[in-house]
Amino acid sequence: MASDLPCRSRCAIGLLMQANISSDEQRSTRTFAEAARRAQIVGVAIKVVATSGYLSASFARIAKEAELSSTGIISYHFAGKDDLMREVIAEVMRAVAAHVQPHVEAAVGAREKLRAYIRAHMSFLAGHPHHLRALVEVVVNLPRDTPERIEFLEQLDSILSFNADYLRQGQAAGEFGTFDPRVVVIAIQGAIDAVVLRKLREPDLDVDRCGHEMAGLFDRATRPA
Amino acid sequence: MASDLPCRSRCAIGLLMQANISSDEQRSTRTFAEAARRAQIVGVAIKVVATSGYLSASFARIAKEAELSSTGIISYHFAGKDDLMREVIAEVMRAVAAHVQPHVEAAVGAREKLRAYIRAHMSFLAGHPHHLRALVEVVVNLPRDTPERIEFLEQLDSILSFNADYLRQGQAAGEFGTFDPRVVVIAIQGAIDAVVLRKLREPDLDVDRCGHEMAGLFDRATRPA
Amino acid sequence: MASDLPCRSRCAIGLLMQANISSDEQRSTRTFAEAARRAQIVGVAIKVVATSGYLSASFARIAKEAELSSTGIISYHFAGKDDLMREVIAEVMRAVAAHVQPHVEAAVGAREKLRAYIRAHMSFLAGHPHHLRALVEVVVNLPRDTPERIEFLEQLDSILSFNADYLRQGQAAGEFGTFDPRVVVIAIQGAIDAVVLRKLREPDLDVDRCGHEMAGLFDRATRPA
Amino acid sequence: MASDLPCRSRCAIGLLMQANISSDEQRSTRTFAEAARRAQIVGVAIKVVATSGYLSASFARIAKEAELSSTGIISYHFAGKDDLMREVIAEVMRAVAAHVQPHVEAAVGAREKLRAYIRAHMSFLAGHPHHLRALVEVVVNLPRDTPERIEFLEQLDSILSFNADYLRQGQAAGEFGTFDPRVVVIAIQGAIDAVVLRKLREPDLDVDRCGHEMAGLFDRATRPA
DNA sequence: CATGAATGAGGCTTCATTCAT
DNA sequence: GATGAATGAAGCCTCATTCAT
Repeated sequence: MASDLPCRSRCAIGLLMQANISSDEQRSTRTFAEAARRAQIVGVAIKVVATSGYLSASFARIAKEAELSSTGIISYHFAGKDDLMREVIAEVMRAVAAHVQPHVEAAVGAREKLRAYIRAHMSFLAGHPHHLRALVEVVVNLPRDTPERIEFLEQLDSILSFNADYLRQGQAAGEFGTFDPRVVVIAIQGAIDAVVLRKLREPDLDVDRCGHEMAGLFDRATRPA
Repeated sequence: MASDLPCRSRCAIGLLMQANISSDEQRSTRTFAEAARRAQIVGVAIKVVATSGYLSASFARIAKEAELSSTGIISYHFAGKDDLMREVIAEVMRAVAAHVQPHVEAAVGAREKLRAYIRAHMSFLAGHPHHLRALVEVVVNLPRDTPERIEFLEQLDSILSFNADYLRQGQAAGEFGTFDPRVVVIAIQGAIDAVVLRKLREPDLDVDRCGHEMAGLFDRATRPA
Repeated sequence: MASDLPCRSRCAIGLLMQANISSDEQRSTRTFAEAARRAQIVGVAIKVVATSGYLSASFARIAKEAELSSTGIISYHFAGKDDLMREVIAEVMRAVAAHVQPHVEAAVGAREKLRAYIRAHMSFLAGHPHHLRALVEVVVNLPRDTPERIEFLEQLDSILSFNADYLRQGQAAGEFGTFDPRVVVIAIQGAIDAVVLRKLREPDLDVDRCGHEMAGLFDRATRPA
Repeated sequence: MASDLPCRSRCAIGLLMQANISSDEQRSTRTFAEAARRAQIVGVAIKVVATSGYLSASFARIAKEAELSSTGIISYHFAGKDDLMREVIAEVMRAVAAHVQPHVEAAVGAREKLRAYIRAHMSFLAGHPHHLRALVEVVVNLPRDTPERIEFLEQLDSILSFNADYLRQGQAAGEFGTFDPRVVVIAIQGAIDAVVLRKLREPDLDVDRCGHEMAGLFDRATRPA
C-alpha cells in the first residue's frame, strides 16, 4: 500500500493544486469588513478573468462588474494588480484543494487515489466553471520577473516534485508499473488543463465522463506490467 | 492498417497542428519585399511573445527587437494586432506541420504513427524553443469575439474531430483498445502543451526523453485489451 | 549702540525666522490630548518632509511614519494639507527663534549681534538637522494663491524690512559701512539657506565652522570704510 | 594674476552654472522636427514650473499651456517626467552659461571676474525671469534616489569645487584675502538664489542694482587685508 | 476622539493606430 | 514603401478628503 497522498500542505498532483498558498496570512490583522471586500473583489476578478480574459480584466472592468464606484477601491484593498492576481491564484487553489482532498483521502490504495484525484478535478470543474479557467489565464499572463510569478512557479515545482514522489512510492510498492514519474505527472496536469480549456469552447462537454475516461486512461498507462 | 493520418489540410492530432491556416492566401498579390518584411516581423513577434509574453509584445517592443525605426511599419504591413497574431499562429502551425508530418508518414501502422506524432512534437520543441510557447501565449490571449479567434477555434475543432476519427479508425482496425477517442485526443494535446510550459520553467528538461516516455504512456493507454 | 535686534515678534534676519507665526492661537480651546496629537503629527511631518521631500510627504506617508493607523486622523486634526504645512512652518520658526534669540541678545553691539545671528543659525542647523530643510521644502512648494502662502510671504516681507531697518540703524550709528541694507539682508538669508542645502548633500560639513567663516565674511562686507 | 576662470566645461561659480550638461548628446540622431518639439516642450515646462511650481507642472498642465492635444505627446518625446526635468535643468544651465561666460571672460583680473560673474547672473535674471526660478523649483523637488538627481548633484559638486579652486588661485596670487574658499562659494551661490526668490515676490526689485550691490559686498568680503 | 473604508480626481505611462511627408 | 510624429483612449496608481461607525 502506498503512503497517503494528501498531506496538509501539498496534497495533490497537478498544476492546479496547492493547499498552503501564501495569501493574507502575513496580515492576520484584518477587519471583517475588509476581508469581505477583498473576497468579493477576488470573486469578481475570477469571474471576469475567466469569462473575458486576463487582458480585459482591468480594474475598471472588475469595478464595474462588482458595482464599485471606482477603481480606487481596488487599489485601496490590494497593493497592485499583481497582488490581486496572487489572491486569485490562492483562492482558486484553496477551493480546488478543498474539493479534491476529501476524495483522494477517501480512496484506498495508490491506484484508486490517482483515479480519485483526476475525477475530483473534473467534478470541481463541473461545479466551478470559472475557477480553473481563471487560473490558466492568470498563470500564463503573470508578468515575468515579479515576486508573485517566481513564488508561484516555485510552488508548482514543489507540487510537481511531491506528486512525482508519490507515484514513485506507488511504484516501489508494486502498485504502478515502470515509467518516469515526473513525465507522467506533467502529462496528467496537462490533460486536466486541456479539459478546462475544451470545456470553455464546448460548454456541453460532459466533464464527469471526461474524468471517468481520463482516470481509465492514466490507470492503464501506469498499470504494472 | 490505419488510414494515413496526415492529409494536406488537417494532418495531426493536437492543439498544435493545422496545415491550411488562413494567412496571406487571400492576398496573393504581394511583393517579394513585402512578404519578406512580413515574415521578418512575424518571426520577431514569435520570439518576443515567447520570451516576454503576449502583454509585453507591443508593437513598440517588436519594432525595437526587429530594429525597425517605428511601429508604423508594423501597422502598415498588418491590418492590426489581431492580424499579426493570426499570422503568428499560422506560421507556428505551418512549421509544426512541416516538422511532424514526415515523421508520421514514415511510421507504419496506427500505433507507430501515434508514437511518431508525439515524439515529433517533442523534437520540434527541442529545435524551435520559441514557437510553441508563443502559440500558447497567443491562443490564450486572443481577444474574445473577434473573427481571428472564432476562426482559430473552429480550426481546433476540426483538428480535434479529425484526430479523434483517426483514433476511431485505429480502434475499428483492432490496433487500439476501447476508449473515448475525443478524450484521448484532448489528453494528448494537453500533455504536449504541458511539456512546452514545463520546458520554459526547466530549460534543462530533456524533451526528447519526454517524448519517448509520453509515447510509451499513451501507447499503453491505448493498447487493445 | 544699535537697538536690540530681537523683539518677541520679529526677531531676526533671514528667511528662517519669525516668532509670532499664526498657528493655533485662533483656536485657544484645545484639549491637551489634541494639542499633543497635533504636535506629534507636525513633528513627524517635519522629519518626513526633510528626509523625503514635500512630494513624498503625503498623509499616508506621515501616518505610517507616525504609526497612525489611518490618514483620517490627520485630516481630523488639520483642516487640510495646507493647514498642516502652515503648522510645520510655524513650528520650525518657533524653534529657530527660540534658539537664535538668546545668542543675539547676549551679544553686545550691532556687529557682534550680526555675527551671533549668523552663527546661531548654523548651530541650530547642527542641532536640528531636519527643521530648516523641511522649511525650505515647504516654502518652495506651498501652493500658490492660498491664504497660507500669502500670509507666509507677508511675514517674510516684514522680517526682511525689520532686519534691513536694523542694519540701517547700525549704519546710522557708524557701526556699519555703506551698503544697501535690503540687499545685504537678502544675501545673508540666502547664504544661510545655501548651507542648509549643502549640509544635506555633504553630511560631514562642519556647519559651526561655516558659521564662523560666514560671520567673518559678512563682518568684512559690512565694515565701515 | 589668476588663471582664467571660465574654461569650456565649467566656467563659473554658483549653483546655477554648468556648461557641459548632459542632455541629448547621447542621442545625436535626432530629427529637426523632434528637436524643435522637445525645445518647445522644455520651454513651456520652464515657464509653467517657474510660474506655477513644480507640483502644478503636470504633463496635463504643460500640454495645455503648449496647446498640445494630449499628454501622450510629452511622454512620446521624453522618457518620463524625470527626463523632462533633466532637460529643463540642462537648458537653464546652458542659457545661464551662455550669458555669464562672455562677461567673465571680458573682465580682467580675479577680482573683476568675480564681480562680473555676480552681476552677469543678475542681468540674466532680469532678462530671463523664468529660468532661474524654474531651476530652483526643479532642483528642490527632483525625486530622491533617481539617476537624474544624483547626476545633477555631482555636477553641483564639481562646479563648487572648481569655483573654490578658482578663488584659491586668486588667494595664491594675492588678489584675495584669507577665507575658506568653499564657504564663500556657497555664500555667493545662496545669495544669488535668494535674489531669484525675492524677485518673484517683489517683481519691481531692481536686480541690476542688486547685482551691483552684491558684487561690492563680496568684493569687500574677499579683499586682501 | 478615533477609525478605516470609500471616493473621485488627477498623475504618468503605454498602447495601437493614423497620417502627412 | 517607409517614416515618425501625433493621437486619444485606457491602464494602474496615489492622493487628500469625507463619513458612517
